[in-house]
Amino acid sequence: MAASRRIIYVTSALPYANGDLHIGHLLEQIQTDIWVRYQRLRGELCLYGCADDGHGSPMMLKAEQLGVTPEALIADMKERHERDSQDFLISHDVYHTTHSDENRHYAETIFERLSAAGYIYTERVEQLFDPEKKMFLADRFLKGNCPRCGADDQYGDNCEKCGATYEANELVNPRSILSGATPELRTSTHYFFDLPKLQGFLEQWTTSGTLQNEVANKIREWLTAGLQAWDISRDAPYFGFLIPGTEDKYFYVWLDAPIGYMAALEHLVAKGGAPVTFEQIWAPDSTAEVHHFIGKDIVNFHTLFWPAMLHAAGYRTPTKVHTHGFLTVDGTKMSKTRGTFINARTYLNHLDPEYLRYYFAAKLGPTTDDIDLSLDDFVARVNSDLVGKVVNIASRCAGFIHKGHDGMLAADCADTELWQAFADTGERLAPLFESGEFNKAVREIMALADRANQYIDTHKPWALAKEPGREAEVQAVCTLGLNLFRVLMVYLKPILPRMAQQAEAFLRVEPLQWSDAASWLGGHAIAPFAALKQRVDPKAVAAMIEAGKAQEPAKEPVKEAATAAIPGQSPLPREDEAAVIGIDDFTKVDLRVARVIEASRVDGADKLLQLRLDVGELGERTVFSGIRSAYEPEALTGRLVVLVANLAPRKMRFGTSEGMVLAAGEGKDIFLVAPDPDAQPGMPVR
RNA sequence: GGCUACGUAGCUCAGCUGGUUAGAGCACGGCACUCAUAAUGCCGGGGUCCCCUGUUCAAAUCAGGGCGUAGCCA
Repeated sequence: MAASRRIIYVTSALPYANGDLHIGHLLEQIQTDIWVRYQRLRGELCLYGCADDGHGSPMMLKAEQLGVTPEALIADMKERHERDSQDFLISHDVYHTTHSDENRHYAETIFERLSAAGYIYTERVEQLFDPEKKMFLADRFLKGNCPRCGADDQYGDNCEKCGATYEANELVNPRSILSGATPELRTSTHYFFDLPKLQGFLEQWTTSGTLQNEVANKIREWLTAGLQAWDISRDAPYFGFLIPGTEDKYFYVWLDAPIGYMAALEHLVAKGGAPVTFEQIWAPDSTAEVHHFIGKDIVNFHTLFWPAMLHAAGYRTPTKVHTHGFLTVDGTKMSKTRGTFINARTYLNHLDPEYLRYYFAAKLGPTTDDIDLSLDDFVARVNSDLVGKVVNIASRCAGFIHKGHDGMLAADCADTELWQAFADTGERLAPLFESGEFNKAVREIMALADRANQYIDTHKPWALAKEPGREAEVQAVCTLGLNLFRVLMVYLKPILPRMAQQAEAFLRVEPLQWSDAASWLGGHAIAPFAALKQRVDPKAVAAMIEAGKAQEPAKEPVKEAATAAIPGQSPLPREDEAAVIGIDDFTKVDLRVARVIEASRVDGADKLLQLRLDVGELGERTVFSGIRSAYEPEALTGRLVVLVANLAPRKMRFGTSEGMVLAAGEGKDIFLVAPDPDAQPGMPVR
C-alpha cells in the first residue's frame, strides 16, 4: 500500500493582502481542506499550501495612504489571514507570502527561462499617466464618461450602465481617481509573454481532463477567438519584484502570484515540513499530483497563463484545476449594509466553525454553480442533521452502556447486515469525496444516520432495559448503535475534524482513519458521553448579522494593526486614540468560560502550569499559563476560568499554547479571574 | 453586445446519456414513543418541473426562441 501512496500538492487561491478574509474565502478554503483531509484520512501524502498575495499597486497605494511600508502592511495582514484560517480548522501545511525570497527566485527563474526560450518580447505601449502621482494608471484607477452611452463616472475598462467594453484611453473626460488630475497619454516599454505560441499546447491541455467541462467550454471561447500576448510588466512605482535586467520595470502581480504556489512548497520543504523535494513535485516528469482550488473569477489566470508559463519554462503543469462558484448570502451578493458581508472573524466571534464547514459541504458540488448561504436553512440543517440525527445516535446509546454495563461495549455485532451496509458505503463515498461531490456524500451519510436511528427505534433499548434478563440485548443494540455512529464519524471527519476528535475521545480510540469504517469496535470501554455539538442558536446568527452591519468598512482594523506593527513609524499623533477603544475593538477579543480539566507542572519551566481546558462548543484547549508561583495544580482541577479563546496559538518549548487565561496581578500575587459557579464552559464573556 | 452557466414542492436541493403515478431533507398536519441536546419513528397534504414552439410513440430531461438570475470578456 505504502508503495502506491499518492503524493499530492494542493493549493487554495492566494488571498489578496488588502483586507480580511470573509466567508467567501472560507468557502474555498473549506472546500480545499475537506478534500485534503479526505486524502490524508485515506493515507495519501497530501500537502496543502497557501500564501498571501502581497504585490500590486493597490497594496502600494494602501500602504501609502496609511503611512506605513507595504512590507509592514502585508506582514500584518498575513498574520490575520493565518489566524482566521486556523480558527476555521483549515489544515495548511504552509502559509507563505508572495513577497518572499523563494518567490522572487522562481519568478526570476521562470522569466529567464521564458526569455531564453524566446517567449518574451518588448513593445512600446501607450497608456494613461497621472502627472501628479507620477505613475501609469490601471483601468480601475481611471474614471470618466462612457465613450458609447456617455454615462458619467465609469471605470476605464467597461461601462456599468450600457455594458460597453473599451480601452481606457477612449474614456471621455478621463480623470485619475488617485489625484483627480487629468491623465496624459504616454508611452512606455512593456514586456509581453507570447501566449499565441502556446495555442496548440493549451488546446490540448485544457481538454485533457484537467478542467471541469463547463470550465473547458468557457476556455474554448478564448482559444477559438485566438490568444493575445500577455502584458506581464508594470512601470515603477510599483510594489513587487523588479524584472531582471531592468531598473524600473516590475512583474505584474498576476505573474508572480501563482508562482507563490511553488514558493510556498519550497518554503515548506526548506523548513523540513514535508518528506518530499521541490523537484519531486514540480519537475516536468513528476509523478506527483498538483491540484489548484480556485473561484471562477480567476479561471483564465489558472487555466491559460499559468499552465502556459509552467510548460514553456520547463515545469510540470497542474493535474487538475477545481473551480467553484461564488458565495451568496440569502440569495444575494454579500452586502455590508444588509450585514451579510460576513468577515471570517465576525463569524468566529458568534458561531462554531464546524457549522459552516458542514453547511458548505452539504451544498458543494463539482460545478461552478454559485453556493447560497441561506441563514434560516443553515440553522435548520445544522441542527437537524448534526445534532438531531448524528450526535443523537451516540447520545441515546451511551447512557445504557454506562448504566448497566460499566461503559463496556458488547463483543459481537447484533445485526451484521446493517453493519455491513454502513461499512460498504465507504466505497460509494470515496469517489464522491475524490471528485468534490461533497453534497452527495453528505446526503448519503445522513441517509445512514436515518437508518441508525430507525434501528434503535425498532429495537427500543429503553423498553428492553425494563425487562429483567434482557440486559445483554440492551448492550448489543447500543453497541451496534455506537459502532454505526463511529462509522459516521469516520465519513464526516474530513468535514468535521474537531467533532471527530471529540468522538475519538468519547469512544477512547486512536485517531480514526478511513479504513476504520470497516472495523468493529467490541468489548471496549468508552468514556462518559459529553455533548459533542451544541445546536445553532438563531440569536447568535442574528447577532452576527448585526455585528456585520456595525462594522466599519474593513479599513479600520487594517489601519490600526498596520501602524501598530511598526512602532514609531506612525505619522499620526494617535496616542490619545490608542488609550480609548471602541466596542468593536473589545468584541474582537473572544472571551470564554472554561473549566480546568487537568493542570500540571511543566518540566523545565518554573513559572508555567500546563492547563487542559474544556471550552464547551469550542472543544478542548491546552494553555500554558505563568501562574505556578501562585497556584498548586491540584487546586485548579474543576474550577472555572476565563479564556482568551481567539488569541493566536503560540509555540513554546513545551508545546503550543492555545489561548490565555485571565489573571490579575503579577509575581507571587496572582489571582485568576473566575466566573460565578453556574457559568457553563464555552459561554462567551462580554 | 458576445459568451458560459443556472431557473424543479413554502425553503435548500437531487433527478446521468429522453421511458411506468416527478424525488430527498427541512418546514407543515396527524399518530406513536419518551432512551436521547423538545431529539427519534410511522403516516400524510403540497409541484402548469420559468414561458412558447418544435423533434419523438414518449421530454423536467433533446433543439430553437423568449423571460429572469449570476459571472466572464485578459
